[in-house]
Amino acid sequence: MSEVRKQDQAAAVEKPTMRDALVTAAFRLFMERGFEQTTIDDIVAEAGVGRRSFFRHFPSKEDVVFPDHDGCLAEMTAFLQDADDAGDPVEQVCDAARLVLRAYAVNPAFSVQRYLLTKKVPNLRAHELSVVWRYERALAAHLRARYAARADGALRADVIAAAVVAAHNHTLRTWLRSGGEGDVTAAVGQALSFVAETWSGSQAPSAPESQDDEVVVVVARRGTPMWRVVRGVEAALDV
Amino acid sequence: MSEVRKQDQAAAVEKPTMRDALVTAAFRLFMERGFEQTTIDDIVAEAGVGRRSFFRHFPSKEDVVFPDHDGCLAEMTAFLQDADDAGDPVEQVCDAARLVLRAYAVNPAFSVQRYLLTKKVPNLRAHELSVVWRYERALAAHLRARYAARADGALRADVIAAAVVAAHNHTLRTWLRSGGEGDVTAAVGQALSFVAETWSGSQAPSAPESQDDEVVVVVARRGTPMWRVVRGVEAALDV
DNA sequence: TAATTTGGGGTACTGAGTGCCATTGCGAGG
DNA sequence: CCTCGCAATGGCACTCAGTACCCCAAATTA
Repeated sequence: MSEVRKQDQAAAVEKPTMRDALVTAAFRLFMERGFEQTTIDDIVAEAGVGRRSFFRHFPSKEDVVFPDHDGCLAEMTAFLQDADDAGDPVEQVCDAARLVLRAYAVNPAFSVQRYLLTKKVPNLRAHELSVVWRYERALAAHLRARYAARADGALRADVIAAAVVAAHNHTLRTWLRSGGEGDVTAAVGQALSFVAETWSGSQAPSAPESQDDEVVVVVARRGTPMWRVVRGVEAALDV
Repeated sequence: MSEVRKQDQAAAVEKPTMRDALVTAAFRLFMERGFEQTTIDDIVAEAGVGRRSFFRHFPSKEDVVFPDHDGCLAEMTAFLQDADDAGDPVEQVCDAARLVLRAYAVNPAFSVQRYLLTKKVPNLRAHELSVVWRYERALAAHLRARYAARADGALRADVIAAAVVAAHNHTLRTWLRSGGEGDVTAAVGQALSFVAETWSGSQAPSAPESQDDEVVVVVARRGTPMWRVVRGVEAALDV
């Protein structure tokens, strides 16, 4: 009942049993019959709690898939606030990104399950974008403050933040796609150094990578210029 | 019944009056009493159509705020597909971003209204992220094909695509915040050149064989809305 | 004129999310 | 021991987004 309190850095009040029970029950049902095929009533029945209690712990059905992103975001923000004003801001946001990575790497099985869900549920993908967007804004805000003296500081901050997030997510997704095998930390480190060295100092990037061949199925309306709709798809597919 | 096909680049069946009436009615009510305070019934009552017809043209309440993003995405993808394989890929995706900018600049008043809505409605902000994500994936897919020969091609593609989108959005938002004053095209051009100059010129051409190893199947019923096509495709692709 | 196709309307249903209130568990003070 | 908060939870009832199903009208075709 009381040994559940571990990650005290989450800066959130611990709801020892109920919250975890809901997450566990939700994931079991989501993996078993799919996200959209699972109702809130199914989850609360599986967890043995009342329906109203679900929304007391999670604002929406999607949020149960990202149960600790609030804590992680708070952790990242605190880290950036404590960052040395004399240090390299690009390196600092890269370290902040590594902090997020650690949250994923702590529980690979959970992260892979979540990846499989978000990959094929549009609702969850959209929700994940919102989550990632908050991280990116936090990084951009830090860079913006550090680049306040530059004329193009705000633009530079937004671009670097986006690049850091993209490099982080690219490597993370590759790792998740592999099922959580190998050393993510090292891979993300290489990817981040590729970004960091673009704006910080010397050069020497290059990370091993293999492109994946995919089968494309295009659905379009009869009588429409086919070549147009056909292109409109491969944009949407490449995850 | 046959002179209706005008803007063939939209690759969508023309719904002359009804669709536009719904968009106009929706925006009037959204600006007047807010997005969440407006129900679908309010919109269809204002437009003088049946409730069921709303969902025949828009998959969700949020989509009415981005009525032409499907056509714009198709246009951008077509542009990238027609791009010269010998040209600089970074410049090409920058031009593609300029294409999207043009869609915003065509109707500044509408774009500013939409910006004011998405700025303060979390639901709309999340939906906009999904829209932007599709553009970014289209750019990344093009870069990925062009960088197929590189070892770190996929990472580089994702990072550059994210940077281009960030630069585009940064400038666009600044312009929208100003109420649509000034020359966006020039401002975005500067921002994009900032990105292009950091990554351009270091490309390794070496033709990636082709993308013809993809299987393409086109099936649909006549009159299917564009969003339904796109969604059906994404479902079939597990994107 | 009857059958079919196409676009739109109407009704009823599912399910997410919310507000309100009753209940239960628990510590403090009488 | 009782009871007064007090916080957490459960139990409804409600709104509204989104969907399935059926109907209707106009246009087309046999």
